[in-house]
Amino acid sequence: MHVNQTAQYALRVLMEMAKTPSGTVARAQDLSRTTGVPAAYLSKILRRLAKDGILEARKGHGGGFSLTRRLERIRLMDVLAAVGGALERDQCIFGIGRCDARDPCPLHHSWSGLNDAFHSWSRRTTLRDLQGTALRRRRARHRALPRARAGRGARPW
Amino acid sequence: MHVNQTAQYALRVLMEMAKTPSGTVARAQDLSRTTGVPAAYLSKILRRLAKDGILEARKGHGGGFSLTRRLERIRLMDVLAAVGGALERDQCIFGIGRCDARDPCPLHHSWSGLNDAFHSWSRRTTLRDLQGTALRRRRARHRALPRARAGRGARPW
DNA sequence: CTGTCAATGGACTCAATTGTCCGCTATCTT
DNA sequence: AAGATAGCGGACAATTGAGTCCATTGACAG
Repeated sequence: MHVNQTAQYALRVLMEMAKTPSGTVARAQDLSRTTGVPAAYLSKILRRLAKDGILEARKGHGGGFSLTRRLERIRLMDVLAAVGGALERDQCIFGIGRCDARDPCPLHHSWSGLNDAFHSWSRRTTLRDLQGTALRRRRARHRALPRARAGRGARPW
Repeated sequence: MHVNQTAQYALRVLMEMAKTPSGTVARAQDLSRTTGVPAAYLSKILRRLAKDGILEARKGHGGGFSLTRRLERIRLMDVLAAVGGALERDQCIFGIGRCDARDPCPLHHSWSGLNDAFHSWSRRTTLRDLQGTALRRRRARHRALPRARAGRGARPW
């Protein structure tokens, strides 16, 4: 079970952009340095995100990419859809074409449970939720605490 | 979120073999027809399953493949491991190397929850469980709509 | 207007996965 | 023993995702 590399890159970059104030313009080259995503490839990913309206692109001097909306309005699902990552919903794990609740393959029910969990999670979780977890975690580590619960916010399902 | 093609093929074929009495020997060529998996490639997959002790292979006239143990003793996890499919556990969804419970990426907790769910599911579920679902479903459909199915019972993959 | 900067998009390379081909070997039948 | 059958395994082809390269386009500064 895995999510493709491109989607991982996209999420990493967006979380990087989320660190700066809303509307901040960042160059692809800089984002490449801070995230470690190969520059030329990152450029492509950013364009796809721009095409889907998640980012705004500005050419020329002083140009770059910026988020078009607030973090709580960008769902993981939107990101995955933009980069074509991991959202083939009706695809059953057997790879059978006609497989739904009425004509299920043997794995259908077991698998679709997991699949539904993933989808509703990606639909419910926004970049803001992720930012929240990251911040809480960082602070917790600073206080040198034992483990704290991940908290309400971004629950897997 | 997806599982690779080879693993899908392996599961389809094993479920096909599960339809016949224990110990029945099936030829790769026939399994290819009934499952729709390309013959030459299926042959490779079957060999990998044999190498991992899930199938027994017999050469020559009257030869073929048969299941080595009862369905309830073959876990999905075993199958996935045999074909190298989808079991990279510690990989975080951001693709970041240093990412564990102590230094988690923003998605770590959400994702590892899903990942754990997948693993325990694949460890818990056996071919027998899948067969159970398939049978229940088939009987239910028969009772509901007693119309004959096309292609003498074979599922049109 | 011109030079510079940064995104754009197409063509290309690279690697892994998927899939094919074919000679070889083991086994069964006659 | 001979022939047919079916798995074995290595070499190879095709496809796809990942990643690079470069000429072009649009925007800003002087």
